[in-house]
Amino acid sequence: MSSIGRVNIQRLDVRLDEARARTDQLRAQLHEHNHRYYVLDDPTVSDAEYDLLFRELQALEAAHPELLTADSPTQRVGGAAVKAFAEVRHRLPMQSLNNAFSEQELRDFDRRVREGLGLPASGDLPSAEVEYVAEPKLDGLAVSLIYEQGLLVRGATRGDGTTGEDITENLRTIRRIPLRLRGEPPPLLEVRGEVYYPLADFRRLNAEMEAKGQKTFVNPRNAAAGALRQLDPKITAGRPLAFYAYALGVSEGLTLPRQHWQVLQQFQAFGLPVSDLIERVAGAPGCWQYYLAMQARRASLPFDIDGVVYKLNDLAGREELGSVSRAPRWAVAHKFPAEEAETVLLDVEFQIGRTGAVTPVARLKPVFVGGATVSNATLHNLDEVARKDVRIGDAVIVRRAGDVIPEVARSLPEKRPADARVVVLPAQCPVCGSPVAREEGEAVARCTGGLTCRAQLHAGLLHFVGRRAMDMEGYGEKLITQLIERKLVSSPVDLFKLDAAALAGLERMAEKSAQNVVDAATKAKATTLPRFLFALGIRDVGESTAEALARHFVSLKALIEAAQSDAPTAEAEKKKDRFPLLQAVPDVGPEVAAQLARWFTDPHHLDLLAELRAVGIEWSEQAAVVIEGPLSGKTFVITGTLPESRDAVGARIEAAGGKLTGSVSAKTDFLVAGEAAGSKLAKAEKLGVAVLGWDALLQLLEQGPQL
DNA sequence: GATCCTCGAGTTCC
DNA sequence: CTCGAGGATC
Repeated sequence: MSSIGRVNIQRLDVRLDEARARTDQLRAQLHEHNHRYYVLDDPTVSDAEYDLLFRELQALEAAHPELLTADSPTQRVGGAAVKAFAEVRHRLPMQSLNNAFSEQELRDFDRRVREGLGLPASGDLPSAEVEYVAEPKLDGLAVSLIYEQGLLVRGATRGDGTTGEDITENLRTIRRIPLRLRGEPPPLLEVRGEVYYPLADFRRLNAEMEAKGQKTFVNPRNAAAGALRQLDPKITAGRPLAFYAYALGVSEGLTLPRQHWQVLQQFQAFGLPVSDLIERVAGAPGCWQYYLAMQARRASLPFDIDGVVYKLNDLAGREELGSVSRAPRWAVAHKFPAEEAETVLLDVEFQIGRTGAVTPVARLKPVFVGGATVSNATLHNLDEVARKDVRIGDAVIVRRAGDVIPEVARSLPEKRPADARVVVLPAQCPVCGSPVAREEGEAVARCTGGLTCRAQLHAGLLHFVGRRAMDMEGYGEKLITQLIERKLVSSPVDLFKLDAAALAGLERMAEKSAQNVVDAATKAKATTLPRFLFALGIRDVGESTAEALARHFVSLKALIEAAQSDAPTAEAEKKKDRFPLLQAVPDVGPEVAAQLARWFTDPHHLDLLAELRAVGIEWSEQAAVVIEGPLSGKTFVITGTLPESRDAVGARIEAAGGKLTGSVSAKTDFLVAGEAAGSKLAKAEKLGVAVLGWDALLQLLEQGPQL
């Protein structure tokens, strides 16, 4: 060993091209050994032999820095630390999966797939089952790897599915992720997969941290997340993270196989690790068998899994099925039952939300379940409490729904102590003392105090300053509590009247932060109509309804006029015929219209609007003014199932200047009809309204109507 | 009237 | 993430 070491040192002064030849050779060898070791799990050299080759390459690269390449096996030790991760926009969104929790839900999934593909119902012939690829669902972090000309150029977290963080340097330290693909990779290949922390390594890590007196990680997933989020890749390099590839993202120049299974085989040919637990199965019965088998093997696997995933194998079929609201219709995650734990319900308290909703919250004896210690859990509403027959003092079973939000699953009445108390809805609001009312047929009870109730004001203000509403940075829960307590704020308007002097003196509020908060309020005055409408917190008006209202009415004035002139006239009129102006807005029905009419006829609210405008809140009503485009002046109605969501199609039409309405009339210019169009299509045909299919619409969007 | 889908509102822990 | 409820469709 030492003799070889000496030889290497002496070689440092050889001619450059000789060094180049040797580094190339070493890299090829090391890549091959890495692949055998980390991906195939079948090494042909000892660790010591590997080490020698590795150090020789390091020495050569140190002597000839010009020979250093980004894909060199020595470049996994971690590059320079960064201050923050850059944002990365995924070219193809990283969708989430719908969940199934039972055999029935699994069969429902299979049935929907069959319907979507136009296949007869399952059960007639065993050979007619749909083929799925079943794989274990690793409990790690989804990442996207971009390979250009076979070189790893970028790696990113999933983030919210649209935008993730650039963690290339950290991912480069993971041995199982090839820096260079083998074989003949295409010019562009995006590989998606899961980064996870192997269980044995995780236990070792926690033992070490405990020995050092440091805080341990609650579960491998958190450990993996912690390692990936290190700003200094050298720390990540010290953690033995692993990786499995499971899906193809964008690609260019790749001959697309017909089946997902073939994609996985191709991955392996490229040197990417693919789990050998992945199987092809037939129909719902095959999926179920796989689920049971994985459940049985779960405890002996070297990594954590929280369920299995089934994906339609046929890629053309996937195209046909498409996606519904961020999740593909051709795949489903079949989760293992959530971990449960027993504890004691110590008390039930009632929280007041921004609409006055009185929500019972369970105070629990802290218990460790699903990777976290739970001491609070929502009980949703009193119906729920009654249904589960939960009483204060009861032994209860707690679980983390979807492994996040804790919930009380059920009580254990057989262990009920004699002094257990039934949960009673308070007659008065625990915060302001106003009467609590529960409307006929409604599940929620509400505090009637309105904005005089501190709790409602607090929640309402938090909503108002929220990121999706007025987006006022620095206004957190603590600050708002103080502002209310000191009577500095009793309405959203007051937020814009605060000055630094008034704020100074609050807890954790020195000159600098006081000024920041005031600046944030000033900055927030320039907003948009949809944000403003959403911020007002009108019942049943969320982000999307606010958007629709702004689109339809363009100006606040027009909305107010519609809401006021729409006030109900004849009591006897059927509810659904009221508010015609408001109901002309898509997604606004009788209920939402009634809420709007009520809100905009209340003099207090009109005063509030005037004050907010007086204080300088403004938005451009121009952007929403009729867009001149190929479809200007044309009215559209959308019906049936289209390749894109209704909203997305509507947005396209409006972007081209078209107008959307909810129902077909003689004034409608075009009906866009997708699959399974119903009454609207019939009416359009009767009235002689032009009907567009998807392709015809796309053509129209491009060229405008031919006159 | 039943059913699917989407939206709104409330919530936990780190 | 969950539930409840509103809206659209069959």
